[in-house]
Amino acid sequence: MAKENNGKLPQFMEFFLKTRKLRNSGDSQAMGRAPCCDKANVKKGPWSPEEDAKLKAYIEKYGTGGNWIALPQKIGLKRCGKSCRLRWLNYLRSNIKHGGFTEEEDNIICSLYISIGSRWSIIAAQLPGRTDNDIKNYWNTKLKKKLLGRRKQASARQETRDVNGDDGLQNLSNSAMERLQLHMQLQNPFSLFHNPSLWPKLNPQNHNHNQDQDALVASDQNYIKGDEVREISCVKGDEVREISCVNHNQDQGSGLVENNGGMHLNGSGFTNAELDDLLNDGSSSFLGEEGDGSKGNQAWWPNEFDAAGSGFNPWGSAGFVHDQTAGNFQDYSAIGYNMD
DNA sequence: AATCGGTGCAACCGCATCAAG
DNA sequence: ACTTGATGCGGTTGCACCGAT
Repeated sequence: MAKENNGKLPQFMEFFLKTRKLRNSGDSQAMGRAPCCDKANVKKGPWSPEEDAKLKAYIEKYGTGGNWIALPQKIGLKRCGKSCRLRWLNYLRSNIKHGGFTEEEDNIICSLYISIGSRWSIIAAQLPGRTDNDIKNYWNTKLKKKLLGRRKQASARQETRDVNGDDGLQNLSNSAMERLQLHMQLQNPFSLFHNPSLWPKLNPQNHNHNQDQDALVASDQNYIKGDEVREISCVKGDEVREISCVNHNQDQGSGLVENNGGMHLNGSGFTNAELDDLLNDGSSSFLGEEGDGSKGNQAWWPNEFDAAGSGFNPWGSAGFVHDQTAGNFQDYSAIGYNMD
């Protein structure tokens, strides 16, 4: 896809000049990482049907050979290896579904986004036939807007808070802000978050992905960041999938201490009514009447945010979310969420 | 009919991580 | 232990399309 460079040199020229300069300097360190391909000689932009056919036929016959970089040369495609990989994974693979997300899939995406954030590949692993790119696009273009309410009002709210000197929240990334808002919505005492019986439940009829033999299902994915270990366990061969976020706090003195305070989403969907409420601004205890973060005169973000002062990062070490039932704060970072 | 703005989505980019030597 | 290249991932871009004006 030809990108405009906003007055800068064309990308291939930048690449040429950069590499020539560095080569001439003989400074391999300054050279940094070599590009995966010669960008001047690779085609970019939309794939033609011929290119698709070549790539698909080759991979179906020989596989990737474990080397995407070398693949385009073998096939005779003037494409970057990464581009080939992306095309295959997001489009050419068999059993890929595009569009037409079901309510159940909406539920899963929402549940997981709220609990683990923008780990699209992990979320995609819960949705057979869906790609991370598809889910990401779907979230960014549709689901997010549904859940977070009207953008204009939100930006108006942001402006108001900017005027009020709410610097702390300004430091948040968009993703963190979105999750903060979602968390706040779910922290509402009327929300399902405080009613375990309403937590995402498994409907065996809807969740038996065994039927899809080629389903891409993650199994026991663990990922570690800092001192946290999070586990996403998906049991294939069983109708129940468990997605658990468990923190194994590292005790500096005595090794690992397990903290089972993590949120378990046994299953992955809201009920239709709940989803309706969340996605369609229904009755809605989740959003204020004006969709502006307030419920009547009461802001749904806690006043304590303001009290926390500037530089307050609700997802960091001070990652608190007000726990309305306990009347105190819940440290989400301490129960295994990476709130970066 | 032309223009404009919003939306959806394919594809690219850069960084982080992994793995082999 | 370190270096280097490949892979994976999330964020972002830009084009095509469509409806409103």
